[in-house]
Amino acid sequence: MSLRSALLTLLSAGPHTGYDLAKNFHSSVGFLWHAPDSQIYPELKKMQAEELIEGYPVPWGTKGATKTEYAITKVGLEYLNTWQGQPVTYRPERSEVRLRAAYFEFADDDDARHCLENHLRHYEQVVKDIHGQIDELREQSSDFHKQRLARYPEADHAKITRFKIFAYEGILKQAEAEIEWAQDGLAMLEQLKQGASLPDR
Amino acid sequence: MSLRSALLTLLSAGPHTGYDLAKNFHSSVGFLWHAPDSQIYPELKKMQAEELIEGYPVPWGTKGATKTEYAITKVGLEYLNTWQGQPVTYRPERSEVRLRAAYFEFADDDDARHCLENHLRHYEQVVKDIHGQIDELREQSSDFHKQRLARYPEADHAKITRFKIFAYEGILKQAEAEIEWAQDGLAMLEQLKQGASLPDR
DNA sequence: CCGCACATGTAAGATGTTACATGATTGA
DNA sequence: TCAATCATGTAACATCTTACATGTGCGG
Repeated sequence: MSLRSALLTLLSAGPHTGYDLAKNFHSSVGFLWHAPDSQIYPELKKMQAEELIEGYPVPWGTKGATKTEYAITKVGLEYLNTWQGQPVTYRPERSEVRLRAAYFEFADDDDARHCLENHLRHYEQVVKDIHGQIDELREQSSDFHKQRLARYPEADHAKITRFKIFAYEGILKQAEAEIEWAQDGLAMLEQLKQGASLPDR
Repeated sequence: MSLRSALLTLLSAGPHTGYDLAKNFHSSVGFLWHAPDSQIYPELKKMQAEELIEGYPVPWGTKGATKTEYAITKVGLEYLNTWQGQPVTYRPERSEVRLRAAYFEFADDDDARHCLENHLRHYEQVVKDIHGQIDELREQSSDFHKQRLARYPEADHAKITRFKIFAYEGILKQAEAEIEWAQDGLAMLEQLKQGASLPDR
């Protein structure tokens, strides 16, 4: 049900269309909880049926066209609070890259190396992306975030921003750990290629 | 298709029953790629149909009962090699705990703290479990691993063991990053409780 | 008037979770 | 003989992925 919570957290900043929300899943929240467009629209309908949000048509363009905007309800806000009180469910590990690394004896030398080089590149990109997100928060250049802060007294702004940065810092730490791991692995492969009979550690 | 690969890596150590394999998903490989029993048996059937493995009955107990043992085929071994050559698909982030942390403003003080304390405990347990796994490999106390090594010349043993330890070290680094993050978070919450108007960082 | 952003989905299939179900064997 | 382990699943559901599908509005 995290998709639901993610949508509600976005809507707690103010009313938005499904499209607005979907866009955010390509950046901001998307770095914490990803969801494709195809999941978002149906979920919004379900949430509306359960009165966590309400949808209403707003004019779009010059002709009589409309789009649907959704706003969080009181029930929705309560949902968020309840959600925060429930224990997190830790899903068991499922790491393709780790599984591969454990069985590199089935990989050609180049494949193993490419795997780790790619891993490195991937997480270097993550680091960049997350730094970008953190900068956006610090510089208040995110419309969503500005909108959110506007709903709270000034005294709370630092705290609310801090939470988001804290979450991103978690991803950052993860990514940095992955980068270190990949580098260690590349060193290990290099050592093995020298034919050295290396110790376990 | 990682479930498939995980099963094949296990069977590459020698023939086993579905039960043997399922047990291993509760420990060893289970720390890299988890799968519940209910996924394993059907997948084995599919893999047999595709001739990646072969199943044959072996006697079980004193009466005429039998169990099915599966052995990896040449096709299965090729599959593992091909798998290692393919690019890893990086699934987009989906972290419930991170999503929560980002929106701690909806949590009661205690709920936020409990969330992070629980996070800390969870990953401390992971660290213990993984150390246990690494010790098992170092001390050669894992039957599966002994069986695996027996299929390779002595000269390769260190390397094969090294890969597995390397994979576990990755999980270890992740877990340690999570522990740091949770500790930072608890400190942050403590600071906020003091009512200090803290800086972003 | 053309292309990109805006807007809203459906549908099929793969994968994963949870709960249930059943019987044989072995060791205490 | 009783409980734990061995052995093998099914069924229902939730979730996620991938691909497809369609039309409007707006700026250059």
